[in-house]
Amino acid sequence: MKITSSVKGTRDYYPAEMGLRNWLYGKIRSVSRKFGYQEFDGPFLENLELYAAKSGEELVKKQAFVFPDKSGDPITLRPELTPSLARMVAQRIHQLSFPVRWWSFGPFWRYETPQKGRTREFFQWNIDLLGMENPQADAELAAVACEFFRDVALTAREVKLQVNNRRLMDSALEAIGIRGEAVGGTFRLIDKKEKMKQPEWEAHARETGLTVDQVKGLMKILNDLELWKQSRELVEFFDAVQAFGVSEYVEYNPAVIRGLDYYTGTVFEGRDADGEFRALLGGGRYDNLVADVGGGKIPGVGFAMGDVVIGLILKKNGKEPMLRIAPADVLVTTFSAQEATASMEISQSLRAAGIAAEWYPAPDRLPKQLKYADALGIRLAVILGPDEIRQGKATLKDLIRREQATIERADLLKEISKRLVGSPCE
RNA sequence: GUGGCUGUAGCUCAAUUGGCAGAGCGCUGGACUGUGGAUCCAGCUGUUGCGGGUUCAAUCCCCGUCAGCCACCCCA
Repeated sequence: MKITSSVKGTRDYYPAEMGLRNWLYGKIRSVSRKFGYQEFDGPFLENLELYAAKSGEELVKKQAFVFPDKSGDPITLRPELTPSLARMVAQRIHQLSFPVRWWSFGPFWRYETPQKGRTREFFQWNIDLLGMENPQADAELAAVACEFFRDVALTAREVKLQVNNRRLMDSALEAIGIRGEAVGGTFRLIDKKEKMKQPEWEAHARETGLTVDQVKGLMKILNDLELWKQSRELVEFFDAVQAFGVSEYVEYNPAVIRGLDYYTGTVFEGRDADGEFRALLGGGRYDNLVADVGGGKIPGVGFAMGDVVIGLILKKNGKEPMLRIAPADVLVTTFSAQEATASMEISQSLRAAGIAAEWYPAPDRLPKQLKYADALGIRLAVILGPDEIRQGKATLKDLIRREQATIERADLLKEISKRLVGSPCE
C-alpha cells in the first residue's frame, strides 16, 4: 500500500517539531502578556469578501485558498489575520475598552510556490494595538518585537527592526513630482532596489516612467539615512523606542515599504543582519482598516511574525532550544514479569506525587530499557529487581551523572525530587 | 503562475564512456545472562520519487509527472 503524500507546502509536526512550535508559542505568549496583551483568535475560514478591497491585490487574487461551499459562496482559508481582527473590533466597537491590545498565534494559508522560509501552511504570531494613533503606540509594538528577540536570545547584531513611514515617503516622493497612481509603482521599485545592480535598477526605473531627475531624486531619498528627522512621527517614534530600552535593535531604513495596501503610517520589518532570509516579521500602522470593514474610525498598529523564518534564524545563530523528546523525568524499568506489578505501582506513586513517570511496558533486557531512556533523554531510571524487592528498596540511576544508589523505597520520592532540580533542558 | 537545479537505505551521501546498487551514521543482536552513551564483531534495511520511452542492458540518456530548492512575482 502506497503512502499518500502530504499536501504540497505543508509540514508534518513530529514530536520534535511540535516541541519547537510549542516552545515558540510559549515565548510569544510570555512576551505578549508581559506588555498586557490579551489572547484571541478569529475563524480559520472567512468570506472572500472580507479581504477583497483591503489586503494587497496579489494576496487575495493569487495567493488565497478559495473554495466554493455547498451553496457556491466563495470561502477563504485565512491568508492573514488583520482583516478578521478589524471585523471583530468593528462588531464590538461599543463594548470594548480602548486601547485594545490583542495577540494571536495560529495557522494561515497562502497558495504560493514553496521555498526556503515560505510554505503554504504556516503559523503566525499577530499582535495589535487599536484605538491609539500616536507614534508611541507604534513604538510599543516595536518594543514588543525587540523584547521577543531578547527572550529568544537573538542579539542586536543578529537581527534588526528596520523602520520607515508611508506618509514620509509619500511627501518625499511628491517633492520630486511622483504622486497619485505613480506612487504604488515607485514603492515596488524601491522594494527591488536591494535586489538589483545599480545600472540595472536605474534602467528599470526609467522603464516605469520616471524621468532622469526623478531617478536621481529617488536615489537621494534612499541614501539619506537622516530623512526620518523630517518626520515628526518618526522623531517621536524613535524617542519612545529609546524610552522602551530597545534602541539597539531599531534603525531607520528608507527602503522598507511593505506590500500591503492598508498601511498608512509607520511600517517596519524584522530582518536578520546578513539579509540572508526574507523578512521574519512585518507590520505597521493601519488607520483606516476598521472603517473599511464597516466599523468606526479606529486606528491600529500591529505586526505579524511567521514561524518559518524565525525558525531558520534561530537555527542559523545556534539559538534553538534544547528540547527533550520525552515529557517523563523518570523511567521505571521492568525487571521481569514477576516484578512488573511492583514497577507499575511505583510509577503510579510517582505520578501521584506530581512527577512525570513512564513505565517500561515489557520485561526487556535492562540494557535495552536504559538505552531507551537515554535515547528519549529521560534523566532518571528506577530499577526494581528481586534483590531490591526483598529488602524493600529501589535502585535509582541518574543517567546524566552516571551514578546510582540503592535506597529505601520511602526515600525514593525525596531523592528523585532532589535530582530533578536544575534540569538543563526546557 | 513562469524559468532553472536536484531527487539513490530511516538520515547524510557514493556508484568510471550506460554493465551485478555501496559506505558512514542509525537500528537489531552479540562480546557483557542485574545496568545506557565508548570500543569491537555480526546482521537488517532499496519499486534508485513516480509513470512511460530508447537499449542486449538505465541510478545514468529522452519525455511526462510529483516533491524540495533557486530566481521572478509576492510576502510571515
